[in-house]
Amino acid sequence: MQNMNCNFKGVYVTNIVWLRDDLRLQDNPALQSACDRGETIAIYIKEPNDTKTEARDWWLHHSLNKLQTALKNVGVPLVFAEGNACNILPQFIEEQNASAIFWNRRYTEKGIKTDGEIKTKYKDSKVLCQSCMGNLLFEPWEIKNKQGGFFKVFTPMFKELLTLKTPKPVPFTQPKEMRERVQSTLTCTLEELNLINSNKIWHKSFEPHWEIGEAAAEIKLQKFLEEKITHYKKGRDFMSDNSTSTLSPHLHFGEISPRTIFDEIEAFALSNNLENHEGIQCFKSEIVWREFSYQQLFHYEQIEQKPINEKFKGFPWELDAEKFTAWKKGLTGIPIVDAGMRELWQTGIMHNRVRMIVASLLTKNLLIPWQEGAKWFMDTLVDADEAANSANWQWVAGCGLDASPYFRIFNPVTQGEKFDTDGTYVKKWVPELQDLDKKYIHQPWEASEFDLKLAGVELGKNYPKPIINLKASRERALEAYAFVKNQA
DNA sequence: TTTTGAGTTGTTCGA
DNA sequence: GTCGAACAACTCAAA
Repeated sequence: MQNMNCNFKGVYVTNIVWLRDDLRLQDNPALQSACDRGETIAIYIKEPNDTKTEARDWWLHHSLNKLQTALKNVGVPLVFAEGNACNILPQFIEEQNASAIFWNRRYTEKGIKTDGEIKTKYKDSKVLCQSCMGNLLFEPWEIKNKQGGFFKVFTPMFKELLTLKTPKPVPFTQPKEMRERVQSTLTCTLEELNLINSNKIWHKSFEPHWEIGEAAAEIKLQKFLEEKITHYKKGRDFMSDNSTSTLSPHLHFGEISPRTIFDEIEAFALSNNLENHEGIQCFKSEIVWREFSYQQLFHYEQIEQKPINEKFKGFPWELDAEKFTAWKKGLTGIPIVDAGMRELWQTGIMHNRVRMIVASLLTKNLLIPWQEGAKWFMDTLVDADEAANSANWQWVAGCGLDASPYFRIFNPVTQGEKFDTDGTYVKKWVPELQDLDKKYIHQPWEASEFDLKLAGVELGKNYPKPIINLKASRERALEAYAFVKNQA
């Protein structure tokens, strides 16, 4: 048995798993493939990235830390490196005398290119180089309409997906041969990756809001199923209802797999006789929206930059730097928007509905390019995801797939009154308005001098006057969107 | 090929 | 206060 993993020199031959967006043990086909062959080393490489993702990097640091411990306990050392994977991996494979390398596929243009180059290198080699399917329910090219293409509309795609059998998650089995440590000139410590900027105190405010890692993700899913899912459809729109799953960052880093989520939803539904419950269906559809975003990321070029609907080429955006800054800082003078932007800054996440409201304000009322908003979200969200972020910003701006019609412009006052009726959410994140009567909490500019004074609010002093007039800017947006209509 | 029905999340206006 | 229609026309999916 022992000799099985020894080569002719009597040197141990090991297997490598290259971890990326799959920081888990359970349902990890690449990790499992390596472990099934025997002794395994895991590596995480910090690759150069054009996009700033500081909040997400904070999460990544802690997630890798948790994963390193979990893997160590099953005899798989996790090592780190920084640089171009095309250079590092081949050297590492040679240095470690590895016989095989595995990874789970990713779908960004850059990621696909890098992985393809490495795969080509080992095409006719003795080193087995294999990519696996681990981060989606189905590959982006697997779900096809009757014409053989990919779906451009969500609902038929969702229906089609539901007719297919989702593969079962792969349970983790540890390798027969444990490995203690790795000697390498190519690796560094987790701290040396510098994922956390220690000069900044920003990320400190994230800490109380999150439990990071695979174990925490699993607990969160179970709690969500037991306590929230039956109320999900109705409650998820209400900002203070605490009805959403907040699994998104765990999903982004693959601390939990979508297949595990689907499997556990179905098991839960079955044992509680809830198969057709609206909450179950609605939550499933959200997981499938993630798939839909990944299909778009795979099938469209430069989805982070280029509008999918080509009629938006040359759209008359206006990048007003001052207004953009006010939006980022949560100082627009529109309470629900400021609440959302401050929740984002302080916790690294924003409630789903508020994301739509702030994005609608930025792209429609302010006519600031959606790419700018998307960049800010990438930098400040702990769940920042190339696929979901790009597809959803395009959707709000009106240039994405299945997008909202151009006249669908959220009114932040109406939205606030509907989904944050008593102003709890606004008051939590915009404490300046703590004592304002709930009649005016979503539009303080309508309050009388007396009411404002009573609440200690001085517009333009301790809380901004609105940076735009909602009614007028709505009209202007409708006019600007006529541009799209007139494109051939 | 042609036709038909449908499409995440909204707002406003007027009855 | 509630409800339906208008907002406009296009693209997608399937028959």
